[in-house]
Amino acid sequence: MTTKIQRTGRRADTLSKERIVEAAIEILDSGGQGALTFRALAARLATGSGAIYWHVADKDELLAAATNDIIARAMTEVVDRDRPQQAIRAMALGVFDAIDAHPWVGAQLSREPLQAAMLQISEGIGSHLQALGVPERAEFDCWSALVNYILGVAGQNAANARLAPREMDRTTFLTTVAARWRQLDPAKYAFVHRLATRLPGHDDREQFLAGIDLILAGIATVR
Amino acid sequence: MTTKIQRTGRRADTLSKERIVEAAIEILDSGGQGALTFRALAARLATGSGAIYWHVADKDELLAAATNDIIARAMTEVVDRDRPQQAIRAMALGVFDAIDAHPWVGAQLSREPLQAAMLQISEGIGSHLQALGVPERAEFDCWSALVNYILGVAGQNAANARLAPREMDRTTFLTTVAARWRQLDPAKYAFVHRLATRLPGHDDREQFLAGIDLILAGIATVR
DNA sequence: ACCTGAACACCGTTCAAGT
DNA sequence: ACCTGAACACCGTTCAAGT
Repeated sequence: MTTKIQRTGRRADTLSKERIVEAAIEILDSGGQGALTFRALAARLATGSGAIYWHVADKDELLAAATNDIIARAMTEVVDRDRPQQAIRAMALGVFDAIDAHPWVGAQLSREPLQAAMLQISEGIGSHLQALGVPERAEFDCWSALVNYILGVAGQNAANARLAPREMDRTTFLTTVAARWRQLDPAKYAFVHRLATRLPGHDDREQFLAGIDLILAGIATVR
Repeated sequence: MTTKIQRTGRRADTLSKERIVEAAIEILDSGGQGALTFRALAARLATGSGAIYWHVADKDELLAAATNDIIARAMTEVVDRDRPQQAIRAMALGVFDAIDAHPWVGAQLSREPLQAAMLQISEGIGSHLQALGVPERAEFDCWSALVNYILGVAGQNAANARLAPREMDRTTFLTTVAARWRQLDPAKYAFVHRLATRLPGHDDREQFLAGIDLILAGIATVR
């Protein structure tokens, strides 16, 4: 799966939660969810598997820490915009791109709710709702709609990444999926047949943004 | 959900995929994701663990089949409405309620995309978009926004169910979460602090519907 | 054709023992 | 205080052997 080249020097470095999380992210990025085991992690860090437990409670905490890391990085990189719609779009895109680069984050985000990563996203999105002129009474609903939409896309993207064969490029993959949809009974699945024609040509990122804009348009009506 | 009374006679019944899936659902409902093992399943069916593999390829297929079952049942129960908005709300609520009753389905839906369960939801939601007067060009985006929102909520609900201690009731749990949010730096997490005041009192189902309505309002603007 | 259940490979986690 | 690595309990999956 990954190249087995051992780290060169500094294996005498002290272990730390940061180093462990960093190594975990590398393993997740190159090998996916399944590749992250305490044995693989220990091997990469040139230590015993038990040593990791001195710094990290268990696998759940490790995955949460890795997820928080990626999201925190993504949110920091987002450039501030003047107009609140633009700011919300930018934050949403930041999350989208982070998950695109690290698909395993998508699966993780909808596993642990109310945690640091989710809070950062919530704050990033929510803080601009006031500026949009959303009345207090509707803030909660608008926030929830945006964040849940983002999480839904995140989860689907992660699942897609897990499903699509490595070698196959996107369009070929989507064409295959569309072909399978066309084999469904057209009487029962008329709409899915319509989707099938649009599927191969579509751009995930653009469609993601279109959804954000749709929700923003809805939010504009309660203003 | 289900009563834990052991099936009485007929354990001499032939094994079948239906019986296996049915037993799997019972285990998932009463014990959650973690409780479903091939050993537990074999014990409940009074057979060897290997026997299950004669009818089901692997655990993924089993989980997918169980998920499809629940969603198919939910979609069948939805009463048809005249007005397309009402129909979409009804379908969305059908999915929401099904996941509320079987939280593990929420986690599963965002794991396997483009499968039977997802297709049923897509068709159910999408088929009414035309009736709403959505132009063809926007159909894809509107469908995607609605379905991704539903999946996002599904995932969060599943995660919440996993997190909330059994004994604790909802309000107490949400109050605890809100209290934790209030400990965050108010300068960095001003919006989250605002959320905290609303969290304990809110109704998941109502909020879910509010999100659907928000997206429908957005969809109305592209009509 | 279908079922049984031991065996295999692998995992997260623990812990006595080391430094 | 921190690390080592064998050991434990448990899992999905396989498969020779049965009916």
